Amino acid sequence: MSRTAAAPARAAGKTSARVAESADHGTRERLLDAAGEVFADRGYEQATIREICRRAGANIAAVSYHFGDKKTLYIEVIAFAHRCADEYDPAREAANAASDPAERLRAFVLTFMQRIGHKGRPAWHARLMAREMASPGAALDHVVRSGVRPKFEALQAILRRLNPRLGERQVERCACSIVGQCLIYHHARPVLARLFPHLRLDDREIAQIAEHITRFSLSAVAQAHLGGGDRS
Amino acid sequence: MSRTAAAPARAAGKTSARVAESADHGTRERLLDAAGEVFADRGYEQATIREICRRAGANIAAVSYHFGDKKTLYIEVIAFAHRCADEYDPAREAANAASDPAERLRAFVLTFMQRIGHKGRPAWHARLMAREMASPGAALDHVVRSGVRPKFEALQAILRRLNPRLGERQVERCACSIVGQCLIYHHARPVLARLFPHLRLDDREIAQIAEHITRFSLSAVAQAHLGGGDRS
Amino acid sequence: MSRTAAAPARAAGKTSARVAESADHGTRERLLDAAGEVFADRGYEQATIREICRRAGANIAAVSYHFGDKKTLYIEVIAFAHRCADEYDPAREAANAASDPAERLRAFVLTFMQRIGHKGRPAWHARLMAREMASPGAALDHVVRSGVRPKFEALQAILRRLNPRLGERQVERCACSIVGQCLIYHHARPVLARLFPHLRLDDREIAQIAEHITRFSLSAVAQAHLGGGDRS
Amino acid sequence: MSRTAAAPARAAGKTSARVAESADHGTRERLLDAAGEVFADRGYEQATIREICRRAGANIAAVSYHFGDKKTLYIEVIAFAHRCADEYDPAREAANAASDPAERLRAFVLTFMQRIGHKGRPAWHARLMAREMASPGAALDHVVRSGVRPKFEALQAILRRLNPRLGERQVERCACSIVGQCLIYHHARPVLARLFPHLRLDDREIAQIAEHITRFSLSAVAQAHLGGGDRS
DNA sequence: AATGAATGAGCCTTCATTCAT
DNA sequence: GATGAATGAAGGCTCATTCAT
Repeated sequence: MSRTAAAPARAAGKTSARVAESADHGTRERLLDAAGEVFADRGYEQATIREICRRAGANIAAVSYHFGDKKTLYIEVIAFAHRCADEYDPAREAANAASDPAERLRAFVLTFMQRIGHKGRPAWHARLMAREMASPGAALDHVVRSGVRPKFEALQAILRRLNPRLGERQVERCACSIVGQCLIYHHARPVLARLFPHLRLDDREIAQIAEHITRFSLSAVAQAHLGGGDRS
Repeated sequence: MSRTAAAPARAAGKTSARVAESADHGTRERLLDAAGEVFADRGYEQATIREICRRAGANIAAVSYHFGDKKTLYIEVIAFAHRCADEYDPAREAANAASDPAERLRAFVLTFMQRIGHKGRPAWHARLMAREMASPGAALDHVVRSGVRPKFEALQAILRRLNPRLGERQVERCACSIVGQCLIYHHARPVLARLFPHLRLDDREIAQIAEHITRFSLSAVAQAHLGGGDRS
Repeated sequence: MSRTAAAPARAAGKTSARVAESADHGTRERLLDAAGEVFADRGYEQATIREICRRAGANIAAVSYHFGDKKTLYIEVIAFAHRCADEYDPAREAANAASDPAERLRAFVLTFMQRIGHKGRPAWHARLMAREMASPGAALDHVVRSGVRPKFEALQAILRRLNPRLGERQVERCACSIVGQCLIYHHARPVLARLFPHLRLDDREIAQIAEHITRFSLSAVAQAHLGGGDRS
Repeated sequence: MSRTAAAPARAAGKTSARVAESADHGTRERLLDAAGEVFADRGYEQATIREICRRAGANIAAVSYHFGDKKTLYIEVIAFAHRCADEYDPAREAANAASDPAERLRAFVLTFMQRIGHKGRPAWHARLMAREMASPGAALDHVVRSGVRPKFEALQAILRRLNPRLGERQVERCACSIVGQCLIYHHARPVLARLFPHLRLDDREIAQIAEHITRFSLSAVAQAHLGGGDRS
């Protein structure tokens, strides 16, 4: 995990300096991008090196040369996604938006939904992450530690400011409730598409849904005595 | 799909009358049960016929004999799950519980969470359904039509009674919000387990979470002007 | 190692009784024979499953079905060779031959050389064993324990009777000397063939060489004070 | 084979004069040494160019550049080994030792055993040669001609002086007997290590074994009428 | 009604080799 | 004089499926 834009996996020593992955579109970068796409679409086990290389226009042995094996490629794809994703961080958006916690929640939910909803090419990051969250892979620990936890803690901080009387467990459960409302549009998208044929999930609709989730949650969080369980 | 307790796929003619799947535990039924377990655990693509037959104590050719091929087995497993699941229907539970819509919602959420949370043997039905909802498989249409839609409509009916002023889109989105709050505990369980190590998801905690989701949602739904979008 | 004429590697339970490997020439037996040949010729690493299956007239997946993987096939081939080889045991031949230790040594060497020298089809056993002795494989422990050690001990017993004054180390080293004289005709056969173009290693010549080794060794063993080292 | 310290295989022209391989330790020499080590340890087929280059601290394309391909590298390694080995020739040692044929045999055997027994770094020559003798490789003819035959003839000369009455075939077979006694400690070392756990094969023990083989063989050769075969 | 045996496609990986600097 | 990148051919193994009882 320490190698970021690393040298080929097999070459021993004497690694020449490599430019960042955005500069040129060498085989390594095309592989990362193609692999992200395929991993996001098919999942780790179901994705095949052959298709990744085919999409990247590379030979089938290119993955072995540049990353060593499939698992390492996967981990590097996750890391690559994280690096790209940080430019588009819900938590940061929320922090920049305003000091009003309600506005911060609104910004958080909107950004989260936008990242999830996009179907376009360059945005396989969120799909991949959501998939990794659902099925525990080799990189789950890394994803949770550096990807999920910071966002969750930012959300919990917002919730505490929204209603300081909430117990710790309640804060956690409210955070789960909010994230859950967003994630269903990703996890259950095929079902929702059949259930509600009018669903488009274009930019406008995503904004509307984000607004719904925000108001829905604000109303609920405002209520004092939520949970029926312990307040630890 | 029309064959319910059908004759073996290959042996034309000579089919003796077959009893229902609950009576004896012939190979066919053991295969259905084992397949449900494995499909729920590993997913369709990742599940192997070998493991299914091993768990069922059957020969490796048994699937081909009884169901023809893997896909047909999967569809029959889904159908089997639906037949079994109806005895444990959140919507029915809600209808039986009370005429008070808030109590109905409480019953709906609790039953839904209980079916999802159980990791035990006999309850692979819900896990399988949730998996099918997440990744569109061959049987998705069937699942949606006869499994998901009725429950969703029951939930929407409850919501309309809770707040008659909600527009149709708002009802849909509130339903999604409620189901989303529940499903996250299934889809993102590995992540939540790392995020909140105290999470047990045993019967008691599931009841608490269900209560949280119920109150959270009741508060939100009670508010009149939810969505920012169209009310169509 | 416990399965001797075992059921297919994957089939769980309910193993029907299998006839001995000499009765019919099913795929499993043809695989064992072809694998013995190829392993003896090319060595474990260099032998390919593809060639084994091609020689056996079987599909490439047959090895996986019958033995599980390449290593297990190898171990079973070794075991198979041992079972076949016991009918042709130098130690037994020596014991049966006579009570005169010199005659026993003569029988031992002759039988050993005959097993090594044969180039014919059914006799890949000795070649395989010699190869396994040279390059430590997975089955080496098994080979040593049940194949090599008994013969060596029989030989050492003969030597002790030939010259009771030999120390234990001397007995061991004499045994090595005798076996070494035999094995060179196997291990270095390509070199000897170039060095001595007249070498045929047919039955008659093998008998002559065996007689040479016998007399050579009898003369040496008869001398009392052999080794320069410890007599422990 | 004519190129001894040749120019790079690919770069035609522009070849600067190259110093002998003992002067500097350029890439070419480090490759030869590393390749010798690896070939001796793993054998030709099993050795990989990657490991050779890794041990030599060279690029993976270095072998192609300096030698053309793997087989050519192997042949050059064999030739290199011969050049180095001549400094340590059992036959020469024997000739230098004394004029007494028994002493010559003693020197021959001791030197041979010492070269074989050493497991250390600088002595992969003998291990490589023994391996090439066992499994016929591309360079076998060369090895036999310039490496094995001279030693064998020196040994045969010693034997003829030890017992002039020996026929030509007997001389050959005695030579084989002596060499076989030595080689078993190399070819069957893994087995012997299991059979006799006390075996160390350190310098002292090698000397003892050499002495054993010498006395064993002297006793045998002294006997007049050895072989039972033709005396041609 | 059910089974053991066999099949061919496809997977990930490793290898020696070549190309363009 | 030497290198990093890229290639295609196997290799072992797993899989769903079919055949002949």
